[in-house]
Amino acid sequence: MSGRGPSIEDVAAEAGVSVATVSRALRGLPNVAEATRSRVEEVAERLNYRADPSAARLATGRTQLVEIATPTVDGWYFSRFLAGAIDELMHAGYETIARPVESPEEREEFLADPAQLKKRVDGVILVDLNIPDEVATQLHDAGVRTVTAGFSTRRFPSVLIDDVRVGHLATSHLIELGHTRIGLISGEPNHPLAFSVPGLRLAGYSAALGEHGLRIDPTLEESGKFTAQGGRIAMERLLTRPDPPTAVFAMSDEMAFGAWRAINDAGLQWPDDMAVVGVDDHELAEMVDLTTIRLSPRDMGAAAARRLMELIDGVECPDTELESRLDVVELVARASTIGTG
Amino acid sequence: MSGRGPSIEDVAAEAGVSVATVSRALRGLPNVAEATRSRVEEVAERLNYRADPSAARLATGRTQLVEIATPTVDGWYFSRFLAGAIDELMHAGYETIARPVESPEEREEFLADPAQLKKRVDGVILVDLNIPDEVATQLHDAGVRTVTAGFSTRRFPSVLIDDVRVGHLATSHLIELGHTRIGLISGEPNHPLAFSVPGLRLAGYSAALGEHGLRIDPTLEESGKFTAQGGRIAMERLLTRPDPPTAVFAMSDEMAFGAWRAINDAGLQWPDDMAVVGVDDHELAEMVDLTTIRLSPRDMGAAAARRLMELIDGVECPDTELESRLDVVELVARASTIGTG
DNA sequence: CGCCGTCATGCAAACGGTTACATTCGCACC
DNA sequence: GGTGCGAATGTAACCGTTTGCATGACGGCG
Repeated sequence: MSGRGPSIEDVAAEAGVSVATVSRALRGLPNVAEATRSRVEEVAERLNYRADPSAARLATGRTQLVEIATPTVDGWYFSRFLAGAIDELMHAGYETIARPVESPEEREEFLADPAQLKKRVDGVILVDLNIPDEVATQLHDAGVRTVTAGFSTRRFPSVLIDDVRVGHLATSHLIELGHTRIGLISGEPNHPLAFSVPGLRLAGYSAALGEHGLRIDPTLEESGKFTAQGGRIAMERLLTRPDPPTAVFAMSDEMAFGAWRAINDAGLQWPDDMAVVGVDDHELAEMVDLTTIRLSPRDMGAAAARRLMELIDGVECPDTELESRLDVVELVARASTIGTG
Repeated sequence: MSGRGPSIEDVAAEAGVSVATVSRALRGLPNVAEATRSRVEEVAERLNYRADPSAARLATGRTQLVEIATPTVDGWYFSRFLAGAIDELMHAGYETIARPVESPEEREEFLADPAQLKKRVDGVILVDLNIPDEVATQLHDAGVRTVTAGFSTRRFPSVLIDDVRVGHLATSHLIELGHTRIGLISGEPNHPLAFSVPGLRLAGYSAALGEHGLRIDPTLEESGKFTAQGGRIAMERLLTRPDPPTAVFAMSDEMAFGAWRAINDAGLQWPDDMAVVGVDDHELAEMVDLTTIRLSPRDMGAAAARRLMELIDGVECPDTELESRLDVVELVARASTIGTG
């Protein structure tokens, strides 16, 4: 009922062979007579034998475990990233440990012990956790197989999207529609994890404005904390200015939803009174006709997982570039900018 | 760099004691001289020694690993459930394996091998996976510590919310506002996982109608598949009836958002033309002023995690009831039913 | 002063696999 | 008919802990 179940020795005895042969037969290794293999398999089946993963781990040093650290587990983006990665890992025989890292303190705690980490799992995916170069070096020296996503270090392969392009696409779209005063609803400027996404998107925004000879007004940037409520407040602030913008680039759809609410509350509507473009292509973006930059967090997660498995399998292509930039960024135009015409 | 690092023997040698003493000292067991303990600790620290979890698992039979199986990892509800459970487990020294189980086939695959499961992890939380009683028995007999959430079996403790009450609360609210023809946007009737939530909420809905002497019209039920798009289509169907309802109970906020869109598209608005109440209290419910039944998936996850840890620790209270029903269900009234007055 | 209980420590046997190396056997080849 | 080779199998060391039991020291008490 809660005993340990049959061991490999029981199977060996029952099948009349040695444990070594059982091990080889069951794992499909070569140099096992077909007759022996099938006999062993039959016995194992009959006894309902399963190799104990802990024992196998100890013997091989491989855990078949991967840990994924994300700022949260229940954010729109992160949960999809996780789903994509888990799917890929699962089909390759790995199990995935989900590890939320919500503050810098937790990050330190999590990364403080690379030696331990190395023993716990075969590899790690760090998502949007901007770690100092020195910590990356420690991890690397401890031999922790690592892939980063959403940021990059000098030491590990990373999976990125072109966040500068995200900002550029969104802003150019608005400029092409004739807007010249374009507001910005960005992330927490001094977010605890200080992740790089807002900075990069801001750079794209600035570049687009610059290319078209438009002046950059830093006071048109408001933080929306990447939440709907934050976006709402940010938009309220922008709307009550004496000189409000005619369009806004919100760095996430959720903030754009908040912005939508603020616009409505002011008795206005998009796109005529205020055009808005978001980022993500959240399922609900379509419901409010929000123009957005579609990302594919699932694909990112899957890509990161694949890269990590390469690393684990020891694919040491020196010519493989460290940074792989996914080309999944795409503008989805809807009525929040282009009207219903 | 990628070697195995110092073992307990190295520490023992360096500290001039036996491995047994090192093990005891480092784990804070009694009967270790204080002087010895601190010396061992100092040496371990200096050598940067960490006990290998795989070896510890093999020796103790405990993995400090818990697996949580949910229909998806990136749904609004499930990701929050996960977050709550992980948080609780993490602080108790467990790691959490996230395991999506998206189809009945995957469910079979996942549960086909209780013996294996038992060896892999210390316990399992099954969320909304309605499993046949016979499978539950197999799991139980294999000694897999299990807690179920969102459904219950005869064999394992379960964490539930009162879904009948959810339906009842939502429906009574509408009835009290004077509605007598109340539509229903429910889940997939023959969802692959056939989970029990829709049925229970339907029961609450029916009960409320019955109590007020209102007739139940089965044709007023449309499936919304628990997605926004599905909710939209469902509401479109209801609106194009010759005799549309004046109010609708949507079994999730996401479906309600879709319903909102359909109402808008028809040139109508809530609550006057159509009152709607959803379920979840999604972050965006507030943005569209949706009345809803607030659930607390995080709390559910945390509760399930705690219950599982009790089970693992062998708390065999025979008087503890198997089903613990969380009292977290609460109506949040907003303008989608009560107007802005 | 001897006896005994308590505390600190060590010894060695698990735990359940994997795998390098040795062994056996049959067979083809010269 | 030796000789050599490769395939199939066995032997046993090893992976790094935990833990039951034995041992030894020490102090109090009769």
